[in-house]
Amino acid sequence: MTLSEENYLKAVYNLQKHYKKGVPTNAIAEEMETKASSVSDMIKRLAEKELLFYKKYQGAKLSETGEKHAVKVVRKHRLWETFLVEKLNFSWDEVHDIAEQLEHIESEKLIKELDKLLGYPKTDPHGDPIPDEDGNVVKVEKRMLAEFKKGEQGVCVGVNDSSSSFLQYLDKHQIALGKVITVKDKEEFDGSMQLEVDHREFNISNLAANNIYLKTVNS
Amino acid sequence: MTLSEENYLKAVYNLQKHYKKGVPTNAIAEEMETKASSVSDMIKRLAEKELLFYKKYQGAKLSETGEKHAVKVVRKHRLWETFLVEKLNFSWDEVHDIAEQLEHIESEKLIKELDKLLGYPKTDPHGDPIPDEDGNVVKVEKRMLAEFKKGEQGVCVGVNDSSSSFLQYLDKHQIALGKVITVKDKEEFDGSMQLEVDHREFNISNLAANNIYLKTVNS
DNA sequence: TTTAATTTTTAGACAAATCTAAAAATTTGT
DNA sequence: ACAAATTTTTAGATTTGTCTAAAAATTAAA
Repeated sequence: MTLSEENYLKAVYNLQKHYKKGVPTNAIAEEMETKASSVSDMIKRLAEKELLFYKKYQGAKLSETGEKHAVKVVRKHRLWETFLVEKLNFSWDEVHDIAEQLEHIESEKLIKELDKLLGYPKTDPHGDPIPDEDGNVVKVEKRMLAEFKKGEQGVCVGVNDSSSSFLQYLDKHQIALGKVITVKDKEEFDGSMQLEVDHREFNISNLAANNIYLKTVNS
Repeated sequence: MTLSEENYLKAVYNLQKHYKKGVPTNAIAEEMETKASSVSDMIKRLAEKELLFYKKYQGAKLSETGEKHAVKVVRKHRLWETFLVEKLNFSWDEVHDIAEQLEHIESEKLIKELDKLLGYPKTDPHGDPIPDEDGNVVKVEKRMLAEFKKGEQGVCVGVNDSSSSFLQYLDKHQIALGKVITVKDKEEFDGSMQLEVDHREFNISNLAANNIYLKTVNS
């Protein structure tokens, strides 16, 4: 399996969540920042190797083998991202490009030991689930912070309001993409919440909580 | 800089210790497990990029730029090897192939942080020196264990006698390539030595000490 | 439904890295 | 020193992955 093939598999894997039938050539081309003609060539080759199914003009769909391989790459990517943040003092937004390189390193033992070193994490710093050794991927849900119950925890993955006043508000409370947020308490009558971020506690309004999205692992 | 170019630079770097003039095409071919014709092509290309000097039939010699780059790769290789042994429970003889892959990952910060995580090690698990950030490489010396003084420490890098009886003797004392050996005491009259290996102490004869080679960093 | 717009594929070219086989240069041995 | 052996280079072919430009198929629109 070449580096390039692996990248195509990963691209199809990431895209086929959004395309129920087959993933269009152009979608892959955009994801990979390449030309449709190159994609056409490559998926034809991957189809010959039976890593995906492909009929002309019908897009691509991973085979079982292909999906298995793609999941392995995703597992490696997310473990490396976690390593970079947890052990090497990277912030969540610096790790993607490096993990993109590291995900292609071949060694079963390396990944097993890395997993162990990190304490078998369930999600990466962006809140995405880390597939286990057998390729099982836990589903993650993206929900509004306002819908969280007391005690629940999630990773910030987006905001609804991008006004600078709101972003400054987030900044003040050190809420940012990738931050782990825990709901310590929730007020019934106005929906305001007591949160914990980075070992600090503070209160936010229901309006604010309606503009923040968190990812959680379904347990 | 492509992966392949980087590998050639490293090969020339490793070989030019043994060739005072230029490194012969065949030597590079052997080191890289490739054909002389491929080497010929590649060093011509590297010479065009001014990473090395090359005159037909005269072999290759790294330029300053080329050497700088090669040293960086070596630094990465040795830091990764150390990481694998120190943090991921690899043994000294399992790490080379993986480090061979990891050494090509591009990220200044990654290497800086890795170095920090490992506590700025001076040598890798094989006793080879890790170049510092500016490319300075400490010299290492290979000496007979028998020449060591009390208190000195080194890494086992070879033996003189390959008879199975001697190898079994080494095995019994858990002396192996890559093992760190400390001289706890040395007997004047017969040259026998009290050693420490893996937190265990034991005594060996002068004859044995004359058949074991260790690497040390010159301080 | 027939034309227009879009998407996808094909054809042909190119660069990187490699190989085999043959030619050229160098080194060695007598 | 000159033939033989060795080393190195060249020439030509191959594979992988990419591109541009043009053709073909599909989808959308009037």
